[in-house]
Amino acid sequence: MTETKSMIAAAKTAENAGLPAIFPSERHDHAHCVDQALSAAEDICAGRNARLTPLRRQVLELVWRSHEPIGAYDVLAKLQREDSAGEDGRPAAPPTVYRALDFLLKHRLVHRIESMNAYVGCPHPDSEHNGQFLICTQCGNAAEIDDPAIRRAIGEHARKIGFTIERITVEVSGLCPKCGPEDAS
Amino acid sequence: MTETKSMIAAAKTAENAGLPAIFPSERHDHAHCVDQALSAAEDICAGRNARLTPLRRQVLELVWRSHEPIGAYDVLAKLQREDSAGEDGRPAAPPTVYRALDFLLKHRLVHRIESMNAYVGCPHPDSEHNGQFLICTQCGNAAEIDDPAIRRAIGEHARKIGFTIERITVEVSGLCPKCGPEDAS
DNA sequence: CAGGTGATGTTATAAAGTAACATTACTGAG
DNA sequence: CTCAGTAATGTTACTTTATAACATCACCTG
Repeated sequence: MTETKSMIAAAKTAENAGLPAIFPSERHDHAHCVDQALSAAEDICAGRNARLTPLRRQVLELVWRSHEPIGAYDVLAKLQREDSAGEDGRPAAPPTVYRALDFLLKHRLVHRIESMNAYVGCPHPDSEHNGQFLICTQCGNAAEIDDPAIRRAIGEHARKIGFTIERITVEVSGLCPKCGPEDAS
Repeated sequence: MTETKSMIAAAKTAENAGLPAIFPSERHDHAHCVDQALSAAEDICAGRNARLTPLRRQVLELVWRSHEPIGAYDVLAKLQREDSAGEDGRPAAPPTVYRALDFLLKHRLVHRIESMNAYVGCPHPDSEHNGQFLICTQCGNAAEIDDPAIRRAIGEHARKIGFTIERITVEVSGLCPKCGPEDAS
């Protein structure tokens, strides 16, 4: 019983002609995009004196490869499959993955989608930002956005009532342009 | 091992002088506020031909009594304590609570705080709305707001890229006016 | 190379949620 | 009324998600 989630969210991408490509286009080179994310992560960690160890790197890669939000136990399963290729040691245990994810979360290399108990690679881990996500209930893709207007609206409300913001979670589920009703041409 | 969460979020309320009382004031009559919520719920259910059974009503009351977001298993523990007063039957099991919560969620009498795996009573269950929450990391209070500006900003972004919204989750954690740095007088 | 710190391994368990089937309660047709 | 169908709850067992606690290993630093 592994990969319940990743199986549901099978390969599926969207092309939204002319619009900002926040949902991945069908013909985007995913391997390349993963590589980019990994080397960006290395740069960032180097700059921060944070150790992107082989394990953490591997977990980050697995999260990125999925491109849809992936559960911790699905990451674990993939990790075990990769590592067992020829090896004999015992399979990795949950804390291994959770600790790696904690590190990646701390450095904002991945985000957690609270409403799915799942993790997703962050496409712009350098800039300070909070995660705002549009999650397609049909194809499982999650697009991260960082809309100043949304932040401003929330910040404004908080300011008015004297609430000090530490963290903002915005998760919007619905249908992405590809899966949506009007079949966005 | 019961009530881990509710023990953390012990009694604690805030008074924000003059500002919209979205965080409960110290001197608000909680018992009364729970009663109001319950009778409002009864009206709503009657109007919808939905059955607010004794169990569902009891769960709703327990959620409301806490006023801070409360976990399903904490509700269960309270339920068992109430029911075992004099009785002999077996203690309630998790599905009992989850089913009641599902009903209450469906009718928007409670909301789920995704980032806490917890549930909170909805203060205005009649109107169509999505939950937007300000959650104090200090005192545990969660205030529900419904800011059109926030909804508009999200809706606008979604519209632009052709995303069809089904459900919006906004959860802001930080410090409420009472617990905040400037000690809002 | 000793000794501390950070990372990972390992075991066990907690916390949150659900599937599946049995039983009971309510409702409406006859 | 009563029987049949449906909705609600009871019950058992289990899955999924996450963490505590301690052991070991790796790496750097003096």
